[in-house]
Amino acid sequence: MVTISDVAKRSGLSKSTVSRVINNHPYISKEKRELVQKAMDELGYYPNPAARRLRGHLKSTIGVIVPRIINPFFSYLVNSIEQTAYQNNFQVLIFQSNENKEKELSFLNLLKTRQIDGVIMTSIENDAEIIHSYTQYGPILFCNEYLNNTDVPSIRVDQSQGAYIGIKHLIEKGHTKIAYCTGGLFAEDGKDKDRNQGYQKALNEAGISLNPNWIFIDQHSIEDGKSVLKQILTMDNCPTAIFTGSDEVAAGVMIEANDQGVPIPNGIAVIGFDDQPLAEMLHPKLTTIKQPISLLGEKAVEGLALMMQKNNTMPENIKLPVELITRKST
Amino acid sequence: MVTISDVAKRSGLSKSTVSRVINNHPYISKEKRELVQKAMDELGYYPNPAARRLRGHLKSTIGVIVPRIINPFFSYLVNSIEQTAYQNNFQVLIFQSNENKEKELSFLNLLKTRQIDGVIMTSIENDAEIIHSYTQYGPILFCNEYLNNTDVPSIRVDQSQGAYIGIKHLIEKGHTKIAYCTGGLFAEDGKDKDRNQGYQKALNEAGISLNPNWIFIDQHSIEDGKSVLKQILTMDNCPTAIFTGSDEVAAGVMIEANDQGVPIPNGIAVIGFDDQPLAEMLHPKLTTIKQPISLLGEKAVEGLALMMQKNNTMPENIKLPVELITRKST
DNA sequence: TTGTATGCGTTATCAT
DNA sequence: ATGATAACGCATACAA
Repeated sequence: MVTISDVAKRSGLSKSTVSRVINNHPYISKEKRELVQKAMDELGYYPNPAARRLRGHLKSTIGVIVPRIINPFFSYLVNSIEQTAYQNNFQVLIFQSNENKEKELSFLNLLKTRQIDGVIMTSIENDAEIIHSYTQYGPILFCNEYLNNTDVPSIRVDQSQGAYIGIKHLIEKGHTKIAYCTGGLFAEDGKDKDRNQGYQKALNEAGISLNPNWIFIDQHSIEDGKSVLKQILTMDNCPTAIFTGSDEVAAGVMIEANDQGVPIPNGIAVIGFDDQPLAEMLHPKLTTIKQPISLLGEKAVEGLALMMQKNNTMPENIKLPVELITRKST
Repeated sequence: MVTISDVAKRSGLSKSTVSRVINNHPYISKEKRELVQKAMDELGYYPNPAARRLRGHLKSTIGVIVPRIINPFFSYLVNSIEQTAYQNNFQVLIFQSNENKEKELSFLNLLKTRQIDGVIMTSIENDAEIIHSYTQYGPILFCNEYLNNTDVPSIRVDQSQGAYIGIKHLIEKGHTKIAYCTGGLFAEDGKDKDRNQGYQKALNEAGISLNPNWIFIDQHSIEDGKSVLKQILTMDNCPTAIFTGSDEVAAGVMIEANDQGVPIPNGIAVIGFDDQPLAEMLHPKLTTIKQPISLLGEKAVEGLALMMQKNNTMPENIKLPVELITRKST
């Protein structure tokens, strides 16, 4: 391995001078600078990041926690984060929490040991106090999530608005009996709560009262969606539209509807959330709420980079706008 | 930050002794060992990985190069790699080459600077000699790819067998006019070539001659699949079945067939490759070749771990078996 | 503008 | 079985 000493010898200068060239210090003569450059090129020198990190001044690795990378929403998010990180000369350490508290903590601990210099959390398993206690070891930024009563900054999508425009769209299509699926438990904090508020707001504005029988909590997968439609078909008073909260659940609903011979949108209207590629593959094509995933990833990396530069600077909390994509399922 | 010196002071022993305890050296009295343990616990001590790395003995980070993480095949593969790495106390640095030579090289360079201790390459952009030259800086393992005339080890799926059983299945269904899509260029090396061989073997065994008009190269996306079906429909002598080489391309073919009113499998039979979740969402459900993705990831991490332990030990090249999943599209 | 000396936290070598 | 010390590669305070 070629070190700074080798470069020093080769150029006939001292280690300090070489170091100054590497770090773009002022007050170096052009002459020596070129000498050093030449020696570095000839030797194929690269600074040793471990040494720099030990010395205390390297910040190059950001950690990303996702619940599961196979969820397309998160693989698109990671895609954007990785691209942006690359442009900013950061490395990305990836980590799946699998919705597991301890696994999440074990990753956060990399902050303690300085294996990562900052963390983007796209999901939250542990309690606010615990997460917050880790901010003493390095910057943490929430992406697509947030925690109340915490000064941990967050970059996210306006979920409330997303649910609002989705439900409103269904109402404008003449629906008043609207089922609602959420990934959360309807009571807790975070992004699911925001959606619930948008849902209720749209209902209120139209003077429609909420029917608790039509609320399905903790729905995530295609299988969940199938099950939702099955349950609905057994009801006496049956909703005519479903807000699914995710394209996967919507897909499940539609697949089951197909199997049961229920026409879409006339038998039942379906609206998704995300606008994944799959939305265009369903029959009929899925109306859905599009989230600006790429932008989400960019803003997250930029925000974290800011926090890593000057540890005190918190970026603004950002809420990105969503968009209704009208297709054939409503 | 609490260091080994702090622990030494607190326990009334020397740094050396503390270090020995940390590294499970023999020849330490139970008594002192417990003293050190106690001090470490009380202080909340963690060894500094940067220092260990600098000193030369930390190997904890593996790099993974994927072409694009949003491709479900690779997000499933990364999922498996991450899980296995976690179990083995490795961190995973993720990197997308975007099929770009220079980006790939920029990541391989992390091996030079010891930011990663080994690399799993799930795609190959640069020439064999270039890739090979990087093996002097650290272990490299191919996963789902390989290079001829190289001693870089490889964990992969038996692609030849995959194409073979797929084509054979179509032949058994009575088809003799079988179109063939490949992600590669039909001539080059690597996994696509293996598939081509399986394709030709199945044809040969059935005494069917290959029709060059029915070979579609460089096909990857849903859009590509749509285009393939359109082209086929314009042909005078029209194939009755398509081997697509990927579930995405198959999906494109089927979506277009639906739009054009071509029945599946009677108008045209379609077979995919991968067995992604999407295969079960299509109408009719897609017959496809299932790849053991999880196993692929596990074996890759285990193989690389072996190489990282003793730099000389090359794991065996492994070819994992594939499986035909028969559904309704054939 | 450049060089010398020191320390970051750890482990290996050499004593004891 | 334990301790003192040097060294890993780099960047900085201080000197010159």
